[in-house]
Amino acid sequence: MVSLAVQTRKPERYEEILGAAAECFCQQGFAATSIDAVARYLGSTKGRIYHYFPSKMDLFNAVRDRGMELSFESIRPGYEAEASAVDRLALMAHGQCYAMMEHIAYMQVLLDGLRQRRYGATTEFQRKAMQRHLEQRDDFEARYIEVLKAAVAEGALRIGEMRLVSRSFLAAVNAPVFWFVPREDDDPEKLGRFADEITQFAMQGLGVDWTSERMQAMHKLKEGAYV
Amino acid sequence: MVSLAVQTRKPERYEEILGAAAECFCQQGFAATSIDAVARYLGSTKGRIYHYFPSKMDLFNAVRDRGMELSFESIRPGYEAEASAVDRLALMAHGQCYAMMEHIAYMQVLLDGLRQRRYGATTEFQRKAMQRHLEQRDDFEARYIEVLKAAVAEGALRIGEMRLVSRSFLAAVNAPVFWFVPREDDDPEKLGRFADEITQFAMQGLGVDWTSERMQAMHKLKEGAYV
DNA sequence: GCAAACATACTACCGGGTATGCTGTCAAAT
DNA sequence: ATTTGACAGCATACCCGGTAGTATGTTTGC
Repeated sequence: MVSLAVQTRKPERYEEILGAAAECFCQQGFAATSIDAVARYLGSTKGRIYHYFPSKMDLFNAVRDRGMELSFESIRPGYEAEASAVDRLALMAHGQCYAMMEHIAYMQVLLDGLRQRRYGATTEFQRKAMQRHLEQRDDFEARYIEVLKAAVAEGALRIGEMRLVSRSFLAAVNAPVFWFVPREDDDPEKLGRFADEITQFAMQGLGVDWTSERMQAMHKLKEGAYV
Repeated sequence: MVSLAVQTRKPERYEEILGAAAECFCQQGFAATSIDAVARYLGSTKGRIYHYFPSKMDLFNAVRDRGMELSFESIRPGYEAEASAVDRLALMAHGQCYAMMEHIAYMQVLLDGLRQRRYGATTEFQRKAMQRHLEQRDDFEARYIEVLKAAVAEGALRIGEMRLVSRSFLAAVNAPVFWFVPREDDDPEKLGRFADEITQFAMQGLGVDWTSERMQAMHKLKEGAYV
């Protein structure tokens, strides 16, 4: 955990470090990324980073937590929408898939964070942070499972083992984290089409006949949700 | 690349090291795993490992290559089966999904290997090894795309952007690498049921109406392919 | 003038790699 | 059959570069 005092004193400087760390961590992973490398990326030196973050692990945790926040934000419109469970699910998938590409660096760090589960003890404080993060992951998956169950209750789809299906679903939605590379000509429309295609695959995977009409209805719902 | 002479002189000792390395690398990743840690896992010291592998990177490459071999093996029955493209595809997915759980350690290492793409230069020889590996990955995906196109040609399914669909498909099939943890009571039937469920999700994602009859037909085909 | 916001200099340690030492085995020489 | 030496198969000891973390300047804004 980072001292909130330091974090809010100069928010933009803090954010700059966080972004640079995300960029570095996502390329080489936590272990292979040195604090000096992050500092070089910033055109600075270690001193600056250690002024905001007490340790490398804390820096990583901050990046990871930010990634989690972005993830939750991405599914919120769908999760909170007042619509059928199937439409909510699709909107969640679409939002998360889009965020996967928009915030690719943070999402790749989030992926790397999975490994640290067995990273041994470190401090008691660190262990708490890890446990908190694991709970967040569970909460995240629980939201999908909640809406999935609602969809089943609505008779919109039939599912075998819930855990297996939800994880297959999430894997498909998360997939861009592996292959997406940002380009100059990335525009929201293009990313949107990517997300559309993947959402369709995921929804069909559930056994839903995801027609283009339903896709359009989902997009309408999305516009409405943001108002 | 590892000298074949050393590898074949004492195959079982070589394999033991390879397995231990897979086990260690898959938990902490390449960078965070020390050669000493692998040696400790073996109840030995560095000397033994460096007697078989010239460097840490070579050890990792050997594990990764083995993982690739296992992957190719896992989809071969489906890829080479004489059946409809859709059935072949399902059999490929099922085989790979099963291998994902059976050889979880090697597969997690394979996942970690993705990151090393931008790992900088190292030696010219290492760069060759990396390029060879990337070509293998492309070949692997190409096999799926080939059968996918055949399925489209057969009129069995309709697909939007091929790359997006193939990667969503693969992501769903690969998903167990993230959540599967081996247990004492793991039996082939259990893993088979997991693979069944995931295969169904993936096939449905393609828009195929994957009935239990087709699933059974696929299993029949699998038995036949092994004879 | 004083503290925040850094940069610089330094320490301690870990881990990859190497050089060297030790032991059992096996095959050829006697 | 015994000797011997040569090499595989490791273990031990050591070197050294890189890195996390710290301690101490230095500058800039208020």
